[in-house]
Formats: sequence, structure tokens, C-alpha cells
Amino acid sequence: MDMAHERNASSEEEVMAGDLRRGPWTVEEDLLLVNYIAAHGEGRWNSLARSAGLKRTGKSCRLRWLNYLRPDLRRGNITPQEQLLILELHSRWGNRWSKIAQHLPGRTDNEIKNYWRTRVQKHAKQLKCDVNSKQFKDVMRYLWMPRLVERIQAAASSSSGTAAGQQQHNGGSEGLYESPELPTGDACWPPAEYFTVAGGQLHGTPVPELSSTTAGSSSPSTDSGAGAQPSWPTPADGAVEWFSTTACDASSAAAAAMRDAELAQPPCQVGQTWTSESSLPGLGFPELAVTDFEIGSFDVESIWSMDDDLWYTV
DNA sequence: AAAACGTCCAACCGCCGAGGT
DNA sequence: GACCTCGGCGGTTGGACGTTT
Repeated sequence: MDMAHERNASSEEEVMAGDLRRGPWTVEEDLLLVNYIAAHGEGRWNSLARSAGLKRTGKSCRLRWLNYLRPDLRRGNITPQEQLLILELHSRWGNRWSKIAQHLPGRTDNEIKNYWRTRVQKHAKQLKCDVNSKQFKDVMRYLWMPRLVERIQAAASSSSGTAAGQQQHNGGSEGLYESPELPTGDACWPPAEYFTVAGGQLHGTPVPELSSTTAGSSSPSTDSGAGAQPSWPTPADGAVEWFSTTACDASSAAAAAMRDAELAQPPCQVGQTWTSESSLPGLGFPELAVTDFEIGSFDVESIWSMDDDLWYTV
């Protein structure tokens, strides 16, 4: 199983906290928990822990079950589709991991949180920018997310010939993109309510519980103008922050004032190259070329040369 | 070969809100 | 209303593992 299980169950890692065990779970504990839940179901974790004969806190049992033992967990790398969804949802909700996880079936909040901290924040660090800064968010929205969409589209189109017949999904006439990491017959991804592929195009639809301002009203062009259309935030979305050319210190009063001004204006500050006329009709998303992208001191080319498959894995 | 460094992720911690008494 | 218990959440940590020097 996992490496934790290979450890000696009587080692000093298993420090007793009172009468409760801590540290890595053993195979025996996992079996106790799984069998008990199979027989009695979840809930009342403290009493469950006692009844199952586990010397663990209810919290620990709950965490172990939700993050590791649950049968419906997805394993393996975060797919580009999932990456795209995480970026998009994080841009809306911030560190609401559990909420984000609700929209990635089989993924846990812990997994998404770890992904964000280890992968996304690393890129922010490489850009010498705070991960929550406006600049970094803009990099994500205008560079990485379109790039991800391109990758998804490329994968979808390259597999459409052979996999089209396998990608029929429940009730829809459009073929869903299926993650290449999933075995045939596994759940399609992303779920139909988010993105679908029809006519070689990736389409975004509103995420449940999200602001209706993004519903079917917005989609970006990619930097190659490919026309992929996940559910991007729009200028009309009050929660969306738009470009500024200020330094990375997003907390400065000047930057805040500039943001306020930007929010009252059409979203155009990318080297002044974007105008309402240059956006795709009705899409509200600037049509950008990478070379147009100038914010602060970012070395845009360095992003593409990063030796990291975060944004490119298929 | 091995030390140093970086990455990943399971698990824990502290806080908070909901619900019950 | 006060108190307590519990579940859930986000932040953090420790250690295994991989990579680089």
C-alpha cells in the first residue's frame, strides 16, 4: 500500500498521546476503519473511532477516510483539465479548498491544497511575486489558463478520431473530453457541467453555485486565438480584478486606487493593447498575444522555459 | 557514492460554527 | 444564554523520496 504502511507499527513514530495513537496509519487500522464504515456508514467520528476499536481521534479517522480510504478517490496526477478548473475556481473563491474540491470529483481539499502550495506557489516564487498578487493572478488568467486550454484542445482533437466513440456521455449529444489518465470507462473529465467538447471546441458552462455573471457570457481567446471557451470571469464580474501595471506590491494604496479605477472601467491595461473593440464579440476577454503581455518586470519567456510540466502535462 | 537540496503529501493543529443540553 | 461536543476547514509540518551537485 503506501509507504506509511511499510513502517514498523511499534516504532517510536507512533507516539502515544494519552491513550490515542498518532502518526502514520497502519494497514490494520485502515482495515478496521474501512470495515467499520462499510458495515455502519460514516458519521459520529468520535464514537465511530471507539466502536471500531481504533485508538485514534474522530478527527483523525475522518481525515484518513476522506483523504485516503474513500473508494471514490481519484489517484494520479492532476490533469490539465483539473488544473484549469482549480485555477479558475481559485481565482473566484481563493483558498476555499473544500469548495473547490466539490467541483473536482474524487479529489480532496487536501490534495488540491497541496497541489496549489507545491506547484502554483512555486511558480509565483519563481516570478518573485506573491501568489495572491494581482500580477500573478493575471499571469494565470491570461497566460497559463489559455495555455492549458490549448493543451486540452490539442489532446481532445488528437484523440477525437479514435476516442470519439468512447466519449459518449450520459444524456448529452456532445462528446466530453476524457482524461487520458483515466482508464476507458472511467468517469469522464471534466464533468459535463463545466466543459464540453463539441465540434472540436472546448466549451465552458457555468459552474453550479457560481455567480451568474459568468454564465455563458464569457470566454477567452487563447494567445493563438484558438477560441477555447471555459467559463472565464468577465469584466462584469465584480469579484474580478483586472490588469494594472503597478509593481507586485498589490497592497499599496496606489495600487488599490488604481484597481478601483480599473474596476470602473473596461478591462484594458495590458500595455494598452486591449480595447473593447479588440475583444471577441460579446466575450469580454482580451485577445492577447504573449508578446503583448507586459506586467511589471516579469520575464514572460521565462515562464515558457520553466522546466516544469505543471501547465503542459497531458 | 554521498551529501545537499528540493518536492510531495499524509497527517496534525488550531480555529470556528452548528447543534445539543 | 452559556457551555460543551463535534465536524469541518484552512494552515502548517515532518518525513520519505527524488534530483542535483
